Amino acid sequence: MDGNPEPQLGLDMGRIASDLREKGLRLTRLKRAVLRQFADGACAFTAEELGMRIGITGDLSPLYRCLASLEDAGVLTHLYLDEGFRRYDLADAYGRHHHHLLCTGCASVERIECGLAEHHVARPAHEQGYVLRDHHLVLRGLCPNCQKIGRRREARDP
Amino acid sequence: MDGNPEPQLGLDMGRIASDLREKGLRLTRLKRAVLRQFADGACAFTAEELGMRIGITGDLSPLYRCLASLEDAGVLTHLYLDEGFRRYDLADAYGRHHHHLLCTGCASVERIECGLAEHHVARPAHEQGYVLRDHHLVLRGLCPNCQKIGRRREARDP
DNA sequence: CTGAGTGCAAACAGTTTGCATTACT
DNA sequence: AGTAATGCAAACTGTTTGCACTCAG
Repeated sequence: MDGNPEPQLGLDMGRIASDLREKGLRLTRLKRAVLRQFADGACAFTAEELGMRIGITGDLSPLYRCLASLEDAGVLTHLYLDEGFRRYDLADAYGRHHHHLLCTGCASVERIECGLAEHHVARPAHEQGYVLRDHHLVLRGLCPNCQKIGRRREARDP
Repeated sequence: MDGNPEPQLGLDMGRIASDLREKGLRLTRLKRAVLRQFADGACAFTAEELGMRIGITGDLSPLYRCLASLEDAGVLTHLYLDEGFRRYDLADAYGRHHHHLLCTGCASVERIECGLAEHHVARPAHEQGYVLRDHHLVLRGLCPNCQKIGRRREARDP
C-alpha cells in the first residue's frame, strides 16, 4: 500500500525492496510483516514464532516460501541453536553481526554483540587450511527469570 | 563378547560402562560400536553417518534409541551445525571440549580446539544476567580440497 | 497480462514411539 | 527370570512441493 521507506524502523525497506527487485522478487505484505519483526533488534525467530506474531492462523507454507525468498535474496539467514528447528535472522549485511544466548529454561533467545577476536575464529580455520565464510557462537544458560523461578529443564528439543 | 576395557582406544569404556550401569543401562554391542567411532578424535557424526560406519543397513530406530540412552547417561550430546539434522558428539566430560569447523562445500566436519577467552563467553552472558551452561562455536568455510576443486555450494541443508 | 505470491493438500526427511521378540546379567 | 535392547511398522514434527487461483506491477 505504501512504497515509501518506513521511517521509524531500523531497516531500510527501500534498499531491501530494490535488492529484491533485482532478483525479480517483490516486497510483499508478508515479507514486509516478517521483516518488521526484526526492526527493533529482536532476532532468531522460529517460523512458528513469526507466524504467531504476524497473525497467521492456518498453513505456514506461504511463510516458509517467503522466508526462503528472503534467504535467497540474502536478507535473512537461518541457524539452529542446537534445537530441532530453524531460526531465522537478519543477514549481517542488513543487520549487525551478533551471536545468540539461548535460555535452556524458557527457550528465549537474546542477541549478544560480542566481537570474537580474529585469532579465535579465522586463525584456527586458516591453520587447518580452510577459507572461513562465517562463524556463529551459541551460548546456552539460564535467563534471570528462569533462575528466579528455579526452572532448569533442558530446552533442547522438548 | 568381551567385557574388558579396550586398551588402544582413547575412551575409557570401563568408566562408561559403570556410568551407564548406574543408570540401569547396559553397554551393548551397539553402544560400544557407536562409541568406538569417536575414539580417534572424530566428532560430530550424524545418525546416518554412524549407521553407515557401523554397518547398519535397515532401520535406524535402534541407533536413535542407543544415541538417546547415551545422551541420557551424559556420554554424548547433540548439536546442529546450522544444517537440518543432528550431529552427535562426545560430551566434554568424556572427550575434550572443542568446537566445529564445517566445510560448506562437502559438509565434512573437523574439530577445533581453540579455547575462547572467558570474556568472550561467560562475561557477556553474565552481563545480561544469565548463568552460562555451555557454549559452542561453529565455523563455516571451505576445506582445502573443496578450494582446490573449486566447489562453492552451500552445504546448508542441500 | 504475466509472473510472483497465495492457500490447500499431499509429500518429505529426520526422528520418535508402540509393541512383540530377543538377549544380556 | 527379569529388564534393556532390538526390529519392524506406524506416527509425528518441521519443512517442502504441486497445483490451481489471485493479485499486483
